[in-house]
Amino acid sequence: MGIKDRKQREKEQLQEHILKAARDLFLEKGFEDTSIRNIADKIEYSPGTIYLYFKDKDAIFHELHKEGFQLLKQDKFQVLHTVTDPFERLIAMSKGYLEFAKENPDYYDLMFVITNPMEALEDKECWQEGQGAFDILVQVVSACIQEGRFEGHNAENLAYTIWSALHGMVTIDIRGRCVVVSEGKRDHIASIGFETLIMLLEKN
Amino acid sequence: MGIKDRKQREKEQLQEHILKAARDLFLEKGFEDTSIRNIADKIEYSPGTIYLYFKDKDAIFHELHKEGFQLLKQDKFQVLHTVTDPFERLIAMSKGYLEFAKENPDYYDLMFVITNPMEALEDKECWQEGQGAFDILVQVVSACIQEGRFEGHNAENLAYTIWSALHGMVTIDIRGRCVVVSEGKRDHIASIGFETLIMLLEKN
DNA sequence: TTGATTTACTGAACACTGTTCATTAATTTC
DNA sequence: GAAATTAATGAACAGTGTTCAGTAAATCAA
Repeated sequence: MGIKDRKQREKEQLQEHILKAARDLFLEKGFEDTSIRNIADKIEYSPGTIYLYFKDKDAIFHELHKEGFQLLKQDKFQVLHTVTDPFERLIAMSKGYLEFAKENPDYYDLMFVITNPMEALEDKECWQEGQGAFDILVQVVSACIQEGRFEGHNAENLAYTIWSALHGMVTIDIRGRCVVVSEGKRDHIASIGFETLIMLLEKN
Repeated sequence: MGIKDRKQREKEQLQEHILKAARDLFLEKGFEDTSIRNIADKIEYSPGTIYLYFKDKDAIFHELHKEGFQLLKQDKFQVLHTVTDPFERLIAMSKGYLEFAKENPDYYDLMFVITNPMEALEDKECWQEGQGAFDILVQVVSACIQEGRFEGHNAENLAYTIWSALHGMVTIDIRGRCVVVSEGKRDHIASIGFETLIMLLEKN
Protein backbone atom coordinates (compact mmCIF):
# COMPACT_ATOMS: atom_id res chain seq x y z
CA MET A 1 0.00 0.00 0.00
CA GLY A 2 1.90 3.06 -1.31
CA ILE A 3 -0.62 5.60 -0.05
CA LYS A 4 0.77 5.65 3.46
CA ASP A 5 4.25 6.10 2.04
CA ARG A 6 3.13 9.04 -0.07
CA LYS A 7 1.30 10.59 2.89
CA GLN A 8 4.43 10.20 4.98
CA ARG A 9 6.48 11.83 2.20
CA GLU A 10 4.01 14.70 1.93
CA LYS A 11 4.07 15.21 5.68
CA GLU A 12 7.86 15.41 5.67
CA GLN A 13 7.78 17.77 2.70
CA LEU A 14 5.44 20.21 4.44
CA GLN A 15 7.53 19.96 7.62
CA GLU A 16 10.61 20.84 5.57
CA HIS A 17 8.63 23.60 3.88
CA ILE A 18 7.74 25.12 7.27
CA LEU A 19 11.37 24.85 8.35
CA LYS A 20 12.58 26.56 5.20
CA ALA A 21 10.16 29.45 5.69
CA ALA A 22 11.18 29.74 9.35
CA ARG A 23 14.87 29.70 8.38
CA ASP A 24 14.42 32.36 5.69
CA LEU A 25 12.51 34.68 8.01
CA PHE A 26 14.88 34.04 10.91
CA LEU A 27 18.01 34.81 8.87
CA GLU A 28 16.34 37.90 7.46
CA LYS A 29 14.67 39.38 10.52
CA GLY A 30 16.10 37.53 13.52
CA PHE A 31 14.50 35.40 16.20
CA GLU A 32 12.35 38.02 17.91
CA ASP A 33 10.72 39.21 14.69
CA THR A 34 9.83 35.80 13.34
CA SER A 35 6.34 34.76 14.42
CA ILE A 36 4.23 31.68 13.79
CA ARG A 37 1.84 33.84 11.77
CA ASN A 38 4.74 35.15 9.64
CA ILE A 39 5.79 31.60 8.86
CA ALA A 40 2.19 30.54 8.15
CA ASP A 41 1.71 33.53 5.83
CA LYS A 42 4.90 32.70 3.94
CA ILE A 43 3.88 29.11 3.18
CA GLU A 44 0.23 30.12 2.67
CA TYR A 45 -1.18 27.89 5.40
CA SER A 46 -3.15 28.82 8.48
CA PRO A 47 -1.27 29.29 11.80
CA GLY A 48 -2.96 26.21 13.25
CA THR A 49 -1.35 23.97 10.64
CA ILE A 50 2.14 24.74 11.98
CA TYR A 51 1.13 23.01 15.22
CA LEU A 52 0.32 19.79 13.36
CA TYR A 53 3.98 19.58 12.36
CA PHE A 54 5.79 21.10 15.35
CA LYS A 55 4.93 20.98 19.04
CA ASP A 56 5.49 24.70 19.49
CA LYS A 57 7.66 27.63 18.43
CA ASP A 58 10.59 26.40 20.53
CA ALA A 59 10.58 23.09 18.65
CA ILE A 60 10.97 24.91 15.33
CA PHE A 61 13.87 26.97 16.59
CA HIS A 62 15.44 23.95 18.22
CA GLU A 63 15.56 22.44 14.75
CA LEU A 64 17.21 25.57 13.33
CA HIS A 65 19.64 25.51 16.28
CA LYS A 66 20.58 21.96 15.26
CA GLU A 67 21.13 23.17 11.69
CA GLY A 68 23.55 25.73 13.08
CA PHE A 69 25.67 23.01 14.64
CA GLN A 70 25.69 21.03 11.39
CA LEU A 71 26.90 24.16 9.60
CA LEU A 72 29.62 24.75 12.21
CA LYS A 73 30.84 21.19 11.85
CA GLN A 74 30.80 21.17 8.04
CA ASP A 75 32.18 24.64 7.50
CA LYS A 76 34.76 24.93 10.25
CA PHE A 77 35.48 21.68 12.09
CA GLN A 78 35.66 19.28 9.12
CA VAL A 79 39.01 20.65 7.93
CA LEU A 80 40.62 20.26 11.37
CA HIS A 81 41.58 16.68 10.57
CA THR A 82 44.11 18.03 8.09
CA VAL A 83 45.92 19.91 10.88
CA THR A 84 48.11 17.32 12.57
CA ASP A 85 49.92 19.37 15.23
CA PRO A 86 47.64 19.53 18.32
CA PHE A 87 48.38 23.15 19.23
CA GLU A 88 47.96 24.23 15.61
CA ARG A 89 44.67 22.35 15.59
CA LEU A 90 43.56 24.19 18.74
CA ILE A 91 44.39 27.49 17.07
CA ALA A 92 42.60 26.51 13.86
CA MET A 93 39.55 25.36 15.80
CA SER A 94 39.35 28.61 17.80
CA LYS A 95 39.74 30.64 14.63
CA GLY A 96 37.05 28.61 12.88
CA TYR A 97 34.71 29.11 15.83
CA LEU A 98 35.13 32.89 15.69
CA GLU A 99 34.75 32.89 11.91
CA PHE A 100 31.50 30.97 12.20
CA ALA A 101 30.16 33.47 14.71
CA LYS A 102 31.13 36.39 12.48
CA GLU A 103 29.57 34.81 9.39
CA ASN A 104 26.43 33.50 11.12
CA PRO A 105 25.65 35.75 14.09
CA ASP A 106 21.96 34.80 14.15
CA TYR A 107 22.71 31.10 14.14
CA TYR A 108 25.30 31.67 16.88
CA ASP A 109 22.77 33.51 19.01
CA LEU A 110 20.33 30.64 18.61
CA MET A 111 22.97 28.00 19.37
CA PHE A 112 24.66 29.58 22.37
CA VAL A 113 22.70 32.53 23.78
CA ILE A 114 18.94 32.33 23.24
CA THR A 115 17.32 30.10 25.84
CA ASN A 116 14.25 29.10 23.82
CA PRO A 117 15.73 26.25 21.77
CA MET A 118 17.06 24.70 25.01
CA GLU A 119 13.49 24.44 26.29
CA ALA A 120 12.78 21.97 23.51
CA LEU A 121 15.36 19.46 24.77
CA GLU A 122 13.63 16.23 25.71
CA ASP A 123 16.32 15.57 28.35
CA LYS A 124 17.56 18.90 29.65
CA GLU A 125 20.72 17.34 31.04
CA CYS A 126 21.71 16.20 27.58
CA TRP A 127 22.48 18.84 24.97
CA GLN A 128 23.86 16.58 22.23
CA GLU A 129 24.76 19.27 19.73
CA GLY A 130 26.73 21.37 22.19
CA GLN A 131 28.24 18.32 23.82
CA GLY A 132 29.57 17.09 20.48
CA ALA A 133 31.33 20.36 19.78
CA PHE A 134 32.72 20.70 23.31
CA ASP A 135 34.04 17.13 23.28
CA ILE A 136 36.07 17.91 20.18
CA LEU A 137 37.63 20.88 21.96
CA VAL A 138 38.44 18.77 25.04
CA GLN A 139 40.04 16.19 22.73
CA VAL A 140 42.23 18.81 21.07
CA VAL A 141 43.34 20.29 24.41
CA SER A 142 43.96 16.77 25.66
CA ALA A 143 46.24 16.10 22.69
CA CYS A 144 48.17 19.28 23.50
CA ILE A 145 48.67 18.16 27.09
CA GLN A 146 49.86 14.72 25.95
CA GLU A 147 52.42 16.57 23.87
CA GLY A 148 53.74 18.29 26.99
CA ARG A 149 51.90 21.58 26.66
CA PHE A 150 49.79 23.29 29.34
CA GLU A 151 51.66 21.79 32.27
CA GLY A 152 49.57 21.47 35.40
CA HIS A 153 46.34 22.03 33.49
CA ASN A 154 43.32 19.75 33.26
CA ALA A 155 41.99 19.23 29.72
CA GLU A 156 38.31 19.80 30.43
CA ASN A 157 38.94 22.82 32.64
CA LEU A 158 41.21 24.46 30.11
CA ALA A 159 38.85 23.64 27.24
CA TYR A 160 36.03 25.27 29.18
CA THR A 161 38.15 28.34 29.86
CA ILE A 162 39.17 28.71 26.21
CA TRP A 163 35.59 28.23 25.10
CA SER A 164 34.48 30.85 27.63
CA ALA A 165 36.96 33.36 26.25
CA LEU A 166 35.85 32.82 22.65
CA HIS A 167 32.17 32.74 23.59
CA GLY A 168 32.62 35.89 25.62
CA MET A 169 34.17 37.74 22.68
CA VAL A 170 31.33 36.75 20.40
CA THR A 171 28.52 37.60 22.81
CA ILE A 172 30.05 40.94 23.78
CA ASP A 173 29.88 41.69 20.07
CA ILE A 174 26.50 40.30 19.04
CA ARG A 175 24.78 41.73 22.11
CA GLY A 176 26.13 45.21 21.42
CA ARG A 177 28.57 45.59 24.35
CA CYS A 178 31.79 46.11 22.37
CA VAL A 179 31.31 49.88 22.27
CA VAL A 180 33.58 50.08 25.33
CA VAL A 181 36.72 49.27 23.34
CA SER A 182 38.43 52.13 21.52
CA GLU A 183 36.87 52.92 18.17
CA GLY A 184 39.78 51.90 15.99
CA LYS A 185 39.78 48.35 17.33
CA ARG A 186 36.05 47.87 17.71
CA ASP A 187 35.16 46.11 14.47
CA HIS A 188 37.97 43.55 14.66
CA ILE A 189 38.26 43.26 18.43
CA ALA A 190 37.43 39.54 18.40
CA SER A 191 40.48 38.94 16.18
CA ILE A 192 42.62 40.96 18.57
CA GLY A 193 41.21 39.00 21.49
CA PHE A 194 41.92 35.77 19.65
CA GLU A 195 45.57 36.75 19.10
CA THR A 196 45.86 37.76 22.75
CA LEU A 197 44.40 34.45 23.89
CA ILE A 198 46.86 32.50 21.72
CA MET A 199 49.71 34.55 23.21
CA LEU A 200 48.52 33.60 26.70
CA LEU A 201 48.31 29.94 25.75
CA GLU A 202 51.71 29.87 24.05
CA LYS A 203 53.45 30.69 27.32
CA ASN A 204 51.75 27.85 29.15
CA MET B 1 5.78 79.03 45.02
CA GLY B 2 6.05 75.63 46.78
CA ILE B 3 3.35 73.96 44.73
CA LYS B 4 5.62 73.31 41.79
CA ASP B 5 8.18 71.87 44.17
CA ARG B 6 5.63 69.54 45.70
CA LYS B 7 4.40 68.48 42.26
CA GLN B 8 7.98 67.79 41.24
CA ARG B 9 8.49 65.73 44.40
CA GLU B 10 5.29 63.77 43.79
CA LYS B 11 6.33 63.09 40.22
CA GLU B 12 9.67 61.75 41.35
CA GLN B 13 8.01 59.66 44.04
CA LEU B 14 5.68 57.95 41.58
CA GLN B 15 8.57 57.42 39.18
CA GLU B 16 10.49 55.74 42.00
CA HIS B 17 7.37 53.78 42.89
CA ILE B 18 7.10 52.45 39.33
CA LEU B 19 10.77 51.56 39.38
CA LYS B 20 10.45 49.69 42.66
CA ALA B 21 7.53 47.65 41.34
CA ALA B 22 9.44 46.92 38.14
CA ARG B 23 12.51 45.88 40.14
CA ASP B 24 10.53 43.60 42.45
CA LEU B 25 8.77 41.87 39.57
CA PHE B 26 11.96 41.64 37.53
CA LEU B 27 13.96 40.05 40.34
CA GLU B 28 11.11 37.67 41.05
CA LYS B 29 10.04 36.62 37.57
CA GLY B 30 12.79 37.83 35.20
CA PHE B 31 12.77 40.22 32.29
CA GLU B 32 10.54 38.31 29.89
CA ASP B 33 7.76 37.80 32.43
CA THR B 34 7.58 41.39 33.62
CA SER B 35 5.02 43.37 31.61
CA ILE B 36 3.87 46.96 31.76
CA ARG B 37 0.47 45.74 32.90
CA ASN B 38 2.08 43.70 35.70
CA ILE B 39 3.85 46.79 36.93
CA ALA B 40 0.70 48.91 36.60
CA ASP B 41 -1.31 46.33 38.53
CA LYS B 42 1.27 46.21 41.29
CA ILE B 43 1.20 49.97 41.92
CA GLU B 44 -2.55 50.14 41.29
CA TYR B 45 -2.35 52.59 38.39
CA SER B 46 -3.51 52.15 34.81
CA PRO B 47 -0.98 51.01 32.19
CA GLY B 48 -1.15 54.38 30.44
CA THR B 49 0.20 56.14 33.51
CA ILE B 50 3.53 54.30 33.22
CA TYR B 51 4.09 56.12 29.92
CA LEU B 52 3.76 59.50 31.62
CA TYR B 53 6.88 58.64 33.64
CA PHE B 54 8.93 56.52 31.24
CA LYS B 55 9.28 56.72 27.48
CA ASP B 56 8.79 52.99 27.03
CA LYS B 57 9.57 49.60 28.54
CA ASP B 58 13.21 49.78 27.44
CA ALA B 59 13.65 53.02 29.42
CA ILE B 60 12.47 51.31 32.61
CA PHE B 61 14.85 48.43 32.14
CA HIS B 62 17.66 50.74 31.19
CA GLU B 63 17.20 52.31 34.62
CA LEU B 64 17.35 48.88 36.30
CA HIS B 65 20.41 48.06 34.21
CA LYS B 66 22.04 51.21 35.64
CA GLU B 67 21.14 50.06 39.13
CA GLY B 68 22.95 46.83 38.42
CA PHE B 69 26.15 48.70 37.68
CA GLN B 70 25.82 50.74 40.89
CA LEU B 71 25.43 47.47 42.78
CA LEU B 72 28.49 45.97 41.08
CA LYS B 73 30.57 49.00 41.97
CA GLN B 74 29.41 49.21 45.57
CA ASP B 75 29.44 45.52 46.34
CA LYS B 76 32.51 44.34 44.48
CA PHE B 77 34.69 47.12 43.06
CA GLN B 78 34.71 49.49 46.06
CA VAL B 79 36.98 47.23 48.13
CA LEU B 80 39.55 46.94 45.34
CA HIS B 81 41.29 50.10 46.57
CA THR B 82 42.43 48.16 49.62
CA VAL B 83 44.33 45.70 47.42
CA THR B 84 47.58 47.42 46.56
CA ASP B 85 49.39 44.81 44.47
CA PRO B 86 48.19 45.19 40.85
CA PHE B 87 48.03 41.48 40.04
CA GLU B 88 46.27 40.76 43.30
CA ARG B 89 43.84 43.53 42.43
CA LEU B 90 43.23 41.97 39.01
CA ILE B 91 42.48 38.65 40.70
CA ALA B 92 40.19 40.29 43.27
CA MET B 93 38.36 42.20 40.58
CA SER B 94 37.80 39.10 38.46
CA LYS B 95 36.60 37.19 41.49
CA GLY B 96 34.25 40.02 42.46
CA TYR B 97 32.86 40.11 38.94
CA LEU B 98 32.05 36.39 39.02
CA GLU B 99 30.58 36.68 42.52
CA PHE B 100 28.33 39.49 41.37
CA ALA B 101 27.09 37.40 38.45
CA LYS B 102 26.42 34.43 40.73
CA GLU B 103 24.57 36.53 43.30
CA ASN B 104 22.63 38.65 40.77
CA PRO B 105 22.13 36.61 37.61
CA ASP B 106 19.10 38.62 36.49
CA TYR B 107 20.90 41.93 36.90
CA TYR B 108 23.88 40.47 35.04
CA ASP B 109 21.66 39.38 32.17
CA LEU B 110 20.19 42.87 31.95
CA MET B 111 23.61 44.55 32.13
CA PHE B 112 25.55 42.39 29.69
CA VAL B 113 23.30 40.11 27.64
CA ILE B 114 19.80 41.47 27.05
CA THR B 115 19.78 43.96 24.18
CA ASN B 116 16.69 45.96 25.24
CA PRO B 117 18.30 48.31 27.78
CA MET B 118 20.92 49.22 25.16
CA GLU B 119 18.15 50.49 22.88
CA ALA B 120 17.43 53.20 25.47
CA LEU B 121 20.91 54.73 25.12
CA GLU B 122 20.61 58.29 23.90
CA ASP B 123 24.01 57.99 22.18
CA LYS B 124 24.51 54.39 21.16
CA GLU B 125 28.26 54.84 20.83
CA CYS B 126 28.46 55.77 24.48
CA TRP B 127 27.60 53.16 27.07
CA GLN B 128 28.71 55.02 30.18
CA GLU B 129 27.97 52.30 32.74
CA GLY B 130 29.84 49.58 30.86
CA GLN B 131 32.62 51.95 29.91
CA GLY B 132 33.21 52.89 33.54
CA ALA B 133 33.61 49.27 34.59
CA PHE B 134 35.81 48.36 31.61
CA ASP B 135 38.08 51.36 32.21
CA ILE B 136 38.77 50.15 35.73
CA LEU B 137 39.83 46.77 34.35
CA VAL B 138 42.09 48.38 31.76
CA GLN B 139 43.65 50.46 34.55
CA VAL B 140 44.35 47.38 36.66
CA VAL B 141 45.88 45.48 33.75
CA SER B 142 47.90 48.58 32.90
CA ALA B 143 49.29 48.66 36.44
CA CYS B 144 50.30 45.01 36.09
CA ILE B 145 52.15 45.78 32.87
CA GLN B 146 53.94 48.73 34.47
CA GLU B 147 55.09 46.31 37.12
CA GLY B 148 56.69 44.13 34.46
CA ARG B 149 53.92 41.56 34.06
CA PHE B 150 52.28 40.44 30.80
CA GLU B 151 55.28 41.18 28.63
CA GLY B 152 54.42 41.95 25.03
CA HIS B 153 50.77 42.49 25.87
CA ASN B 154 48.66 45.59 25.31
CA ALA B 155 46.57 46.65 28.32
CA GLU B 156 43.26 47.20 26.53
CA ASN B 157 43.58 44.04 24.46
CA LEU B 158 44.39 41.90 27.47
CA ALA B 159 41.65 43.53 29.56
CA TYR B 160 39.17 42.75 26.79
CA THR B 161 40.36 39.15 26.62
CA ILE B 162 40.11 38.65 30.38
CA TRP B 163 36.66 40.24 30.41
CA SER B 164 35.63 37.97 27.53
CA ALA B 165 36.70 34.90 29.47
CA LEU B 166 34.79 35.92 32.61
CA HIS B 167 31.76 37.06 30.62
CA GLY B 168 31.83 33.83 28.67
CA MET B 169 31.80 31.73 31.84
CA VAL B 170 28.84 33.66 33.21
CA THR B 171 26.76 33.57 30.04
CA ILE B 172 27.42 29.89 29.41
CA ASP B 173 25.95 29.39 32.86
CA ILE B 174 22.99 31.79 32.91
CA ARG B 175 21.90 30.81 29.41
CA GLY B 176 21.87 27.11 30.30
CA ARG B 177 24.83 25.88 28.24
CA CYS B 178 27.02 24.50 31.04
CA VAL B 179 25.41 21.06 30.81
CA VAL B 180 28.30 20.05 28.55
CA VAL B 181 30.82 19.95 31.41
CA SER B 182 30.95 16.80 33.52
CA GLU B 183 28.30 16.70 36.23
CA GLY B 184 30.61 16.90 39.23
CA LYS B 185 32.08 20.20 38.10
CA ARG B 186 28.95 21.76 36.66
CA ASP B 187 27.72 23.86 39.57
CA HIS B 188 31.09 25.44 40.33
CA ILE B 189 32.56 25.43 36.84
CA ALA B 190 32.93 29.22 36.80
CA SER B 191 35.22 28.99 39.85
CA ILE B 192 37.27 26.30 38.12
CA GLY B 193 37.44 28.46 35.00
CA PHE B 194 38.51 31.40 37.12
CA GLU B 195 41.36 29.38 38.68
CA THR B 196 42.40 28.17 35.24
CA LEU B 197 42.41 31.71 33.89
CA ILE B 198 44.58 32.92 36.76
CA MET B 199 46.99 30.05 36.09
CA LEU B 200 47.23 31.13 32.47
CA LEU B 201 47.86 34.73 33.49
CA GLU B 202 50.45 33.85 36.12
CA LYS B 203 52.78 32.37 33.49
CA ASN B 204 52.61 35.51 31.35
C1' DT C 1 -20.47 3.47 -6.65
C1' DT C 2 -21.94 4.67 -2.24
C1' DG C 3 -21.58 5.36 2.52
C1' DA C 4 -18.47 5.42 6.65
C1' DT C 5 -14.18 6.67 8.45
C1' DT C 6 -10.01 8.75 8.78
C1' DT C 7 -7.00 12.59 7.96
C1' DA C 8 -5.73 17.52 7.03
C1' DC C 9 -6.61 21.99 7.53
C1' DT C 10 -8.93 26.12 8.94
C1' DG C 11 -9.79 30.31 11.37
C1' DA C 12 -12.07 32.14 15.19
C1' DA C 13 -11.19 32.51 19.98
C1' DC C 14 -8.36 33.05 24.33
C1' DA C 15 -5.24 35.36 27.03
C1' DC C 16 -1.64 37.83 26.59
C1' DT C 17 1.96 41.81 24.88
C1' DG C 18 3.64 47.21 24.21
C1' DT C 19 1.79 51.51 23.11
C1' DT C 20 -1.40 55.48 22.03
C1' DC C 21 -4.92 58.84 22.77
C1' DA C 22 -9.55 60.89 23.44
C1' DT C 23 -11.97 61.51 27.56
C1' DT C 24 -12.54 62.43 32.37
C1' DA C 25 -11.37 64.10 36.87
C1' DA C 26 -8.80 66.82 39.90
C1' DT C 27 -6.02 70.64 40.91
C1' DT C 28 -4.26 75.24 40.41
C1' DT C 29 -4.54 79.88 38.63
C1' DC C 30 -6.76 84.07 37.69
C1' DG D 1 -16.43 81.05 41.01
C1' DA D 2 -14.84 80.31 36.16
C1' DA D 3 -10.98 79.12 33.22
C1' DA D 4 -6.83 76.72 32.41
C1' DT D 5 -3.63 73.39 33.43
C1' DT D 6 -2.26 68.89 34.86
C1' DA D 7 -2.81 63.90 35.83
C1' DA D 8 -4.80 59.60 35.17
C1' DT D 9 -7.75 56.56 32.87
C1' DG D 10 -9.08 52.65 30.10
C1' DA D 11 -10.61 51.43 25.71
C1' DA D 12 -8.57 50.56 21.33
C1' DC D 13 -4.88 48.99 17.99
C1' DA D 14 -1.97 45.77 16.20
C1' DG D 15 0.51 42.31 17.40
C1' DT D 16 2.02 37.53 20.04
C1' DG D 17 1.74 31.93 20.97
C1' DT D 18 -1.54 28.45 21.26
C1' DT D 19 -5.95 25.67 21.17
C1' DC D 20 -9.90 23.48 19.30
C1' DA D 21 -14.59 22.91 17.29
C1' DG D 22 -15.89 22.60 12.75
C1' DT D 23 -15.25 21.64 7.79
C1' DA D 24 -13.68 19.59 3.70
C1' DA D 25 -11.15 16.30 1.34
C1' DA D 26 -9.21 11.83 0.77
C1' DT D 27 -9.22 6.98 1.75
C1' DC D 28 -11.32 2.65 2.90
C1' DA D 29 -14.83 -1.00 3.04
C1' DA D 30 -18.96 -3.05 1.10
